[in-house]
Amino acid sequence: MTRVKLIDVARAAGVHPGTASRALNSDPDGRVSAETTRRVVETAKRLGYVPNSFARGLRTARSFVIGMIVPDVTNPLFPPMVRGAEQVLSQAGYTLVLTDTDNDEASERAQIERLRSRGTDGFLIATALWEDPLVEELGEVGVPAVLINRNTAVHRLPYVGCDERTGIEVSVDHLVGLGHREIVHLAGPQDTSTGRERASAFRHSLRVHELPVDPDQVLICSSYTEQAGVEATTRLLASGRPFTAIVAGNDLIALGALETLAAAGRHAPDDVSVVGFNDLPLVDKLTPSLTTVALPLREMGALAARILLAEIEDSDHFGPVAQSLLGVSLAVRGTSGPAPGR
Amino acid sequence: MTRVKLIDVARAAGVHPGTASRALNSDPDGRVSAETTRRVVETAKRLGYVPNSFARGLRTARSFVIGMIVPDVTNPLFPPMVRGAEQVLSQAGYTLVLTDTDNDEASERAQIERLRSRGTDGFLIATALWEDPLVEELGEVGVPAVLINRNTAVHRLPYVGCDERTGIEVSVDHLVGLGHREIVHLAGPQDTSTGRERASAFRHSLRVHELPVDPDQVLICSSYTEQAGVEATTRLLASGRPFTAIVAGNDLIALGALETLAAAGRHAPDDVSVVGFNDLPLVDKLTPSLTTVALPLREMGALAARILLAEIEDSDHFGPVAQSLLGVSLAVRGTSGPAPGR
DNA sequence: ACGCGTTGCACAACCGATTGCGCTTACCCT
DNA sequence: AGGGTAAGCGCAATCGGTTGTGCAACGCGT
Repeated sequence: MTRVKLIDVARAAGVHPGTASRALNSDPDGRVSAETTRRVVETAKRLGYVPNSFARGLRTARSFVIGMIVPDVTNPLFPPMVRGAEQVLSQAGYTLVLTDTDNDEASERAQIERLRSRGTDGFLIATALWEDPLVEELGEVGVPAVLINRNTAVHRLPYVGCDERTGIEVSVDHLVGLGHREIVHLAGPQDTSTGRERASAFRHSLRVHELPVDPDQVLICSSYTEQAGVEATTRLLASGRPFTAIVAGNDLIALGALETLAAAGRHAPDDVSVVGFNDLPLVDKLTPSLTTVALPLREMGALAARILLAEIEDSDHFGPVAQSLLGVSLAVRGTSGPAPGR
Repeated sequence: MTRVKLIDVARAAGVHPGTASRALNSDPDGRVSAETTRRVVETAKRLGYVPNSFARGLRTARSFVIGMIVPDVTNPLFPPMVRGAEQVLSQAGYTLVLTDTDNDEASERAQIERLRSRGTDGFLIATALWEDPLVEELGEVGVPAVLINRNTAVHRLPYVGCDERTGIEVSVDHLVGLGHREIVHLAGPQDTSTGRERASAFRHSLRVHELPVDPDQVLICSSYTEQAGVEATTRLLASGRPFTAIVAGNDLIALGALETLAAAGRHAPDDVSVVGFNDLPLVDKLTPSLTTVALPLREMGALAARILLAEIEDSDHFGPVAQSLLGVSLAVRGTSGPAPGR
C-alpha cells in the first residue's frame, strides 16, 4: 500500500518525472504542451496521486504552514480570530498551526523555535507585549509575521487590531450622555498595547468632555482576568474616591467589578454603571446584561491572514508596514443607566 | 543568513555528517563514542544547529505532527480539550495542528486529506458521527487515531469521553430528589453518540425511579445550539405535555429552553427546573445560575493525546481498543429547585 | 535548401538528514 | 605473533519532488 508517487504518474503518462512535475504545477515558463499537461493531470487523478510535502518542502523551502500564537485558546476572545484566519488560509492552500503560550515567554520562544525548524512560512502573533524582544527578533530576521490584537511599541511588523480608542470614546460618550461625571477606568496591563491605548483614550475622552482627569481615576489591573478586576475594584472602594461609572479594560475585569460592587451593596445599573470591552459570549445573558464594546474578531483574523499571505507571496513587497484598525460598536445593555440623582 | 546544517556541524566537529547525525540522535546501536558525542553535541549547540524537518521527514516518514479535528473552535466546549492535548503533545515533542470542519463532511474530508499528505502522524477526532464512513476509513487504513468526546457505533478506534450516563443519572436523581416526577429531556442530535447516550440514560434513569416513560417525553433537537433549544421547547409547550423539570442535552439547549420558558411566563427555578450539560464558562454567572453537569474537558484532551502517542510509538501494540470514560460531577446551582406545589 | 529561433521535453543535480554496510583500528586471547 | 572480535566511524545510497540546462524536432523566413 505504498503511496503513489510522481515517478509512477510519469511512467503511466509516458513522460519524464520532471515534465510531470511541471505539468502538475502548471509551470509558467516550463513550456509543457497543453496536450501533455492534460494527460499528466488526468493520470495523476486516476492514480490518486498525492504529492509528498516533505520532498517538496525540502527542495522549495516552503511548507504552506502558518503558525498562530495566542496566549490561551480557552480565552473566548481568540477562537473567533483563529476561525477567521483559518478560513482564509485554508482556502489559499495553507494549514494553520495553533499554539498557546500560557502567557509564558520561555514557552513562547520554544514554540516559535519549533515552528521555525518545521519551515513555517509565517506567523500570526496575538501575544505581543508592548516591548517584546522576541517579536523584534522575528522582524529583524525577516520572517513574515503579522501582529494581531496587540501591537508593539516599534511598528516594525504589520498590525491588525480594532479601533480601541473609538471604542473607549463611545463608551465615555455614552456614560456622559447618561449624566455621569465621576467615571473611573480599570485599565488592563500596561505592558500590552491594548491596556495602554484604552487608558490613554480614556483620559483623552474625559478631556474632550472637559471633565477633570485625576491620576487616581485610572486603576491598573495586573491581568485581563476577573480576579484582577476584583482586586482593582477593592482598591477603588478602599480609596474612597467617588464614582458613578466604571469603564473596564475588558469584560472579565468588568465582571470582577460587578461582583465586588454588588458585595459592597452597589448594584448596576441603579447605583453604578459599568461598561466592558470585547462582548464575550453570554455576557448578553447576564442579569443585568453587560454593556460592552463589540469587536469584529473574525474579520480581524481574516484580515491578518490576508496581509500575511500578501507578505509571503511577494517578499520583495517592501511597502509601508500596514497598521489596520477595524471598526467597533458599542452594545448598550443593562449595566449602564442614568447617573444616580438625576 | 543561510541556516546552519548538519554538514556544518560535522565539519566543525571534525567528523562525518553521518556520525554527527548518530551522535545528535543518540543512536542506540550506532555506537558513537561518548567523547565524540559530547563534542558533536557541543558544537551543534554552539553553532545553533536546528535540524531541517523536511529532510528528516523525507527520510524517516515521520512528521511529529498530530492533527486535531473539531467541529468549531468557537464552541467553548473544545478549547479546553485542545489545551489538554496540546500540553501533552508538545511535551513529547509533537506539534498539534488544529482544524475545524464547520460540521461539514466535505470540508472534514478535505482537511484530513491535506493533513495526511503532510505526513501527519496521527489524529484526534472530535467530530465523529454515530455512523461515520470517514472515521471508519481511517481505522481501516491503519492511521493512528483516537476519538474524543464523540464515539461511533462500531468501536474500531480508541475513544476518550466522559461518563455521560452517570451525568444524566445524577441529574435525574437530583430532580427526583427535589420532588419532580414530570421530567422531560431535550435530546441532542441522534446521529452523535452523545445525543444517543444521554437520551438512553435519561430513559433508563426514569425507569430506575419507577417513573413512567412516554415517547413524547424525549424531544430531539436538530443541533447542539441555543436556537435548536428554542425550537424544541416551543414544540414541547405546544404539545401540552405537563412537566416540571427539563434535562437538556447541553448548556446551549438549556439556555434556549430557559429563554423560551421565560417568554411563556414560566421561570426557573420556581415554576420549572432546568439542568444543562457541559458547564460552559459564565453559565455560573447567569441569573439564575445554571445547574449543569461539569466535564473534565482538559483531562479528556490529555488522556486522548497520551493514548494516541502510545498508539504511535508501538504500532505493533494491537491491544484491545480502549474505551475510556472520565468521571463527571453535577454542579447544583440556581435553575433547579423543589417541584411546584411541594 | 539552409540557418535561425522556438517549442517541448529529457537529463541529472540538488535540497539535507538518515542509515545499511563495510573499513579501519585497537585490543584480547591463546 | 597471528587471528579474531568488536567498537567507532566514514562512505554513499536514499527519501521524492523541483529546476537549470541541454538537446532534438519543428516551423518559418529568405
